[in-house]
Amino acid sequence: MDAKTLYADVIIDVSIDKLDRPFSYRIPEGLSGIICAGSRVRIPFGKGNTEKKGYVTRVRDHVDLDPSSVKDILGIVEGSVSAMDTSFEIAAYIKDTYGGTLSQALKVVIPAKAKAKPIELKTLVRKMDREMILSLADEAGRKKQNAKEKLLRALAENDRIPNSWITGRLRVSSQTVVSLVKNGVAYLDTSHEYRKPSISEIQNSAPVLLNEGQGRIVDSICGDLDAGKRSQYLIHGVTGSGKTEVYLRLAEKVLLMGKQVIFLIPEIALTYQTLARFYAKFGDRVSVLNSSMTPGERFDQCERAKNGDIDIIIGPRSALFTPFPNIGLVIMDEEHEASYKSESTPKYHAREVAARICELSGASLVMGSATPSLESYTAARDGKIKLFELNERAGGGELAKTEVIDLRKELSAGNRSMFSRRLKQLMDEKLEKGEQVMLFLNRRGFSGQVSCRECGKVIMCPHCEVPMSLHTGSKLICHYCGEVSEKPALCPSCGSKYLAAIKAGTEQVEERIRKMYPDVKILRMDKDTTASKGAYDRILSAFSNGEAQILIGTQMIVKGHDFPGVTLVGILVADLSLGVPDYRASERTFQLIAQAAGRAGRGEKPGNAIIQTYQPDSYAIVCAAEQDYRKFYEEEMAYRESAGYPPAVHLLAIQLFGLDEKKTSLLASNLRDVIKSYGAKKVLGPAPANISRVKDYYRFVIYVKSPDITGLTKIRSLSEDHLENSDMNGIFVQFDLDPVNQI
DNA sequence: AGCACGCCGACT
DNA sequence: GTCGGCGTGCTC
Repeated sequence: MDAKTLYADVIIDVSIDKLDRPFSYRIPEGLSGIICAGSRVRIPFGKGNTEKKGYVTRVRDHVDLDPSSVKDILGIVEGSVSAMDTSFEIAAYIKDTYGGTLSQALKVVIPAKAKAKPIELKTLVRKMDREMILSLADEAGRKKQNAKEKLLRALAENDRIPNSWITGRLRVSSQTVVSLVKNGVAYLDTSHEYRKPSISEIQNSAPVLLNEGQGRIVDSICGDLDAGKRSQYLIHGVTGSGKTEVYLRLAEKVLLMGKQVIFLIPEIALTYQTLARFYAKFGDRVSVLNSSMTPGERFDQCERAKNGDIDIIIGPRSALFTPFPNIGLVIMDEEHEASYKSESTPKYHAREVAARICELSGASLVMGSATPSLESYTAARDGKIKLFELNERAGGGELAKTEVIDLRKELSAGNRSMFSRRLKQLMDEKLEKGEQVMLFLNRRGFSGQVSCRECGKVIMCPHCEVPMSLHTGSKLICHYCGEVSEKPALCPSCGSKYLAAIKAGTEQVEERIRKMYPDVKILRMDKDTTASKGAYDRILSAFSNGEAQILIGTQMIVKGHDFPGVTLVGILVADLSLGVPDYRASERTFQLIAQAAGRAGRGEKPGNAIIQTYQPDSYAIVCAAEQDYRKFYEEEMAYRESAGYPPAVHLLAIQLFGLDEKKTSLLASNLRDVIKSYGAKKVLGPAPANISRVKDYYRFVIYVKSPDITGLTKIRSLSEDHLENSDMNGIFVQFDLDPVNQI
């Protein structure tokens, strides 16, 4: 046999971002056939050929560079299954399912150290006395060794200097530190000092008694755990039914078994209330991951998890990859939330990856939601996961009394304002009684776009195919690329002076409310008012403390916050989110209305919810008003089945974007033909994306449908290979399996 | 990360 | 000149 030399692409050490790319090595004859993608290998690296460990990302029969500069793989790393190996398996799963390269997948799975060098965790400790150090500093000063002098003087004043100070404030490089250590002036203390996220106000709450429904769930899952059964569970519990208490009990149980717990929450709903309860119960065995943390801080949390310093991690999607030695339970709260799906390649869904991680590590998965995703509820219906229902509020409070108001009737009755007579009447009542009101405007897609009353022209962003939004009277802002311009005085198309914002955004709502109730304190919460760091929490806690009586906001205000003082929730135009061209429009509308309505009457006083809509007969609105999830599920699932959308089928979205519209479109058509030649039956497009241009890039989409997921992953990987061998001309391609937002 | 290379000031 | 510190850039 003619044994052609094989080469392997090896990723050295993904936690150093400078080396985060594959290096090619020759596979020695004795190892060919044994080494494959995923093998852990020993390789010589760098000038000194120091031995490093790495992962083979792929094997191929040629290299792109001079073969004489390619070194040989030393051998395979022998050893037991380490935490790193399951990480690799997860990475491989993510790559196979969602596409992208293996190093992209590894980047998701393994916490990168980013810029932080390991010495950053170290402290430089003085070994000599102050005088000695000072004289050395003088000497360094005479030699114009500025860096050394600076460091020595600092060391004379402090006997311990954290490395972050040295590289940060003193601006002295690690080289200087090394030479001081070599000369015996100081030594590096490697005892790790972790940056702990601040835990403020640990409140100790009295032990809560479980009601019958909660007790049943806890007993059932604990029974499975005791029996050594690992499984998947979905808790469908109405808002306020006490899911958090169930999570706490389960976490406690798993901790007692000596295993660790990952608690996932949607990015936006990092509710202080939930955190406080975990801290109160588990103290410093808990750690939190959040989006405002630096990569270094995140890395520290991972180290703490690896070393067994913590047992519970609470965080968004990325917390799933916390390297615990023995995961026993993954909890996914608000399982239906879109933020569980990654928006950048690889576009993985935390729910599916969590299931895989649990499978590999023998852990159980508990998901909870008041409005489960169709995916999970279908899996429960098919018996793949166990379903629990919690139909009563834990505190005994009652669900809000819900009324649907037909806005068309308001209009024909001569009411042209954005508040129906009934809503106005209830607002008067509640404000009179000193109770709180929440007004919710689902303004997705409409944020005060400006149009001409004469010719109908809408002012668009010059770089994106989206309308500009009017802010604070005269500024136009594009919410996709941030383009800012002044609102023109005359219509750029016909010269008319009747240019005005057409749709009511939260700002307009606030304006009207101020006119209606000049003495009432109002808070507004949307993308603009929460732009600064911490504004989100500030507004919510201000409202929670009763500093305002009315809270106006977008989606943000309906996610999981308890406001006991709120007795009225008004949804201004419930069908606004029904109009978007997305197969999930109904699902999202149902979820938003159901969650918004669930905000009213969380305290002792009964609540009201008013749903204003132009489409009072739409099943999403009717079912949400009745808080009837089951009915909604049946209707929506029937639609997905007849129209061929997930979860009835699987959907692969392929997005192509490029600066040249023609070339991009051409490549898209070409790709479509190639995909058809692979045997794909249902291929749609290419069509311009919903938003056909963003930041000057034209976007085209191809959809491929298939009942089984493997058919699609095969098509995706064949397409990736095809594209790798074709001239891309500056066109980018992204794959999205079962997209959460239709592109 | 670690190691070489090359620039720059100081000293025999 | 040469030595040694220290920033920069490359490593298959």
